[in-house]
Amino acid sequence: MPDPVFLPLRNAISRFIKLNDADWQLLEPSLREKKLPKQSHFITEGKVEQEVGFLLDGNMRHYYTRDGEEKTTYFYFEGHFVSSYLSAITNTPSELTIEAMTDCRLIVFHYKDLQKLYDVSHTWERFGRLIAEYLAIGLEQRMVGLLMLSPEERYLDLLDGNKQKIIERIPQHYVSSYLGITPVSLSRIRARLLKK
Amino acid sequence: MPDPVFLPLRNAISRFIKLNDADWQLLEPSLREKKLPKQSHFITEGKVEQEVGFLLDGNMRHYYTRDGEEKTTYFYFEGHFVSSYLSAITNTPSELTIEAMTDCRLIVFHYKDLQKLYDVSHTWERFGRLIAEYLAIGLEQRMVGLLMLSPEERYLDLLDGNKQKIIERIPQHYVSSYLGITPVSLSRIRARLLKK
DNA sequence: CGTTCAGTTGACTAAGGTCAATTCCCGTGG
DNA sequence: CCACGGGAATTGACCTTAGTCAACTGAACG
Repeated sequence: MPDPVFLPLRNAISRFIKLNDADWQLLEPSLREKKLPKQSHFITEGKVEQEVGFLLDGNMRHYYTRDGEEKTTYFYFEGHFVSSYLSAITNTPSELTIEAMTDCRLIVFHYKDLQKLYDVSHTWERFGRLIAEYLAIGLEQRMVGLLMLSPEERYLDLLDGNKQKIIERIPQHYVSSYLGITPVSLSRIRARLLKK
Repeated sequence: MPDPVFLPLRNAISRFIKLNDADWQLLEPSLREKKLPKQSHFITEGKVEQEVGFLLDGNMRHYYTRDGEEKTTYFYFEGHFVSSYLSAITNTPSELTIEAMTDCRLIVFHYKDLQKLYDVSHTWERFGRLIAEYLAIGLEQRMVGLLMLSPEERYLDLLDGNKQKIIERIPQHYVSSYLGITPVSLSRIRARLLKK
């Protein structure tokens, strides 16, 4: 008997591949629901054992630590996957920490369980490919933005399109980190733009 | 009868997946050898029909054009794959141009031919996944460098490890573009470092 | 030899980083 | 209801570094 709690995940996966019941039943036994209170860590730096999450509710950020300073480089919103992907696929300790910015509700499974499906199911292998491609597209676009646009232009980029959520729901000092600048600079950029 | 010209490609693919003769024979009919003279384009901005290349000899760069200026963001060396990957997987016109920096010799095939193999072969689908993951890893590391390091630190990063080839073989004004700065700034950074 | 183009250097400008003070916002407790 | 505390955001002063424009040097090539 399928658990309706997991349906949002099934729908999200179905945006990538056609999923029949047999395919789904390969994954479903590995799923669990998980609640994370605000400020707790989903992934902690140094951890090897990797979980993948699907965010039902709330939002999270991930950050790298350097000289004791946290550099937030990504945000997660409901309806999206959350993981220290790089650490999972390379099976090395995570260099980043993923923190719940609000109380969060997720569906989680171990990345190893998905990897096992890669071996036995072409369909799931395809899912793995498409997820990796999707990720690569996002990273490439982000990188091009960092190389070709000024901080001001990058900020303007957040204002429209599908990235508005970041402006609307993320505290400014995290946004500045995402843009690769300090909170002070972002404040000045905003002031500069207002004068026009 | 297998063509020994294609062996280096087979070996390169074998670093990602175990490849038996049957698997290989699925791809081999799609392969061609191609020579590109210095300065010619392997991929041109706007082109949709996508080829993938495997560099046997020579090196290439890819660049985006913005305000009539070329921004070089990646270099390719022998033994590696060359493609406008993003354009190929999204099947949209390439936003970047790939140019031969020296006379080049490649093995090429149409990305569509590989995509067809994804459908019929789990092994090739896995190859597709691993390539995408490999690419994502590289992009993530590059992005983190851009967000967390200064231009000077990024330059120092090129000096050691597996990226030395870039310093040794790429003209400086392309390297500066790769680092996200102007040629003038890179020259100053180098001067600054020499004084220590 | 002269032409060309990459790389360096100088003078100046613009923009982000740093440190510190101040203001604003919000939640909590008196 | 108001006063207070704390963190976020803004603002100011100052410093550092990258961008820009232009002049110069040097090496490669015809």
